Amino acid sequence: MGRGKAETLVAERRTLDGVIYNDLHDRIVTLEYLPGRMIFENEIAAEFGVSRTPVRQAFFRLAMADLLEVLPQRGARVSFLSREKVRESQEVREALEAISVAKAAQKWDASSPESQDFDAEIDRIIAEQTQVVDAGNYHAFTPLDEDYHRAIMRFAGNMTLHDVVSDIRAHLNRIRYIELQESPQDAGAIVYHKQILDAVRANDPDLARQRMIAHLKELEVFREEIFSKRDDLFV
Amino acid sequence: MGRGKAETLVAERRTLDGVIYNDLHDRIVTLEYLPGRMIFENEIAAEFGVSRTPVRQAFFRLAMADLLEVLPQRGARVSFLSREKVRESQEVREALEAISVAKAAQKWDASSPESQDFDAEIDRIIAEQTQVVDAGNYHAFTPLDEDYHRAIMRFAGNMTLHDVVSDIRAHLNRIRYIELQESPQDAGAIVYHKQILDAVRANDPDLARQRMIAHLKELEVFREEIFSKRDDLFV
DNA sequence: GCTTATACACTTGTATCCAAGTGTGCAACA
DNA sequence: TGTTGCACACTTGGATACAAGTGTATAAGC
Repeated sequence: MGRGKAETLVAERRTLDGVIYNDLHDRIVTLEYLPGRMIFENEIAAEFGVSRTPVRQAFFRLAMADLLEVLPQRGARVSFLSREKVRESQEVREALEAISVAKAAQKWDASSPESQDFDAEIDRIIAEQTQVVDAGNYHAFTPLDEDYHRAIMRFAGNMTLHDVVSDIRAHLNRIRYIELQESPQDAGAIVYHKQILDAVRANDPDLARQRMIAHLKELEVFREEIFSKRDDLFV
Repeated sequence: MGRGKAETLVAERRTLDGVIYNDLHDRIVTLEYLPGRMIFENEIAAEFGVSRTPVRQAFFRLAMADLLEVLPQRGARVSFLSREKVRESQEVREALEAISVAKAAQKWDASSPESQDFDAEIDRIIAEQTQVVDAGNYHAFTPLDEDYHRAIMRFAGNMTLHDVVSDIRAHLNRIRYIELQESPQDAGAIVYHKQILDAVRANDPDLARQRMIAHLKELEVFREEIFSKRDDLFV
């Protein structure tokens, strides 16, 4: 599950299939590989200068994440988006982000070192977000958004939850990247990020949950428009 | 994700790694393979009479599900249980089962064919559960419990949610199997199952959610006891 | 006896090889 | 012209071969 990001200190195990998986994952989510495109083990193996074996592993993982469809003896197809999958993913994400932020708000204690660490980290993340949005560097926002939500889950003390959301997000991020092509605008998210944080610091789980849900629902505003405008990308 | 169970009609694609994965998955969850046990690709390959290739795939999937730890050049270790992992899994499961049953309760409409189908299926499942518990066949209950929860999620219209819970459940089921060794008792679950269903049929999402959470929390009652009694199985 | 160097058996990571299934295009034929 | 049969190029599934890392037991040296 998840790409793991491998934030480990030393002795990071770097296997070829991991490298290839991360790379292909990005290509699919950022729409460099469009839905429906066929890719082949030989092709990718040649590109990376490796044998088919690690490529096979990577394909396998991508298939499990529903980003690739392996058609036996025919090749692998980058999976299409679907309204259903997007709706289901959104529902799952909302439920998990909601309990995550509620637990964070419940746990918050300005005098505890753990809260202070969280405080420093989340402020740093928001500062970076502000910076890239000001600079109009919209492509850099998505990873920072992930950092924000991960920081909350870590503070809430449930990384299993993060791993699950991380997998789910891939399908929502693909939509996100379509939107960015159409009309880039992320400034609004930062406002929500700050408001959510205020609720956490006020030890108000219900308000935090409420604002988190509102934040996530904001992402749905343009979706119907995307569905019809880019229906070539959907099943 | 998940084992997928492959309930497809015809042309079921049955690859070797899938067979091996399912088998090993069961062995680990049912504690036939105890936490800490080392297993090796060669060993399993010989047992199934296949090469290391499909076994590797299966190991890989198990590692992603956090059921196996692959130690480079040393072998693979069946992962230990941990209080943390169990707690986190429980939290995730509660959140997802809660929205699942709430959506089901919201959707319920006695006059719709879909509701009637669901009705028939869920009654059949509960009848089977009653039967195996009456017969004292405790080992057969867990899969039927999974059927119950899956049926609700299917009716709620979110199988992504089911796939996620399915992965998460493995870690909770391992604890469950320990409990079954200590003191088998599942009759209580059926009562909850019926009460939850009543709330769904009453179109009462909040009550359904509440009862589902109570049902799931019931599973936690003996857990501390298990932790201390079988601490050889935990990290 | 105790420490240290080292050979070796055993593991996984990767590459290569063989088997079997799929779709396409061309040729034979009605 | 339209249809059918079939060879072939290309794909993935699985088996085998090779490379490289790890832990242990043994032997050498003090």
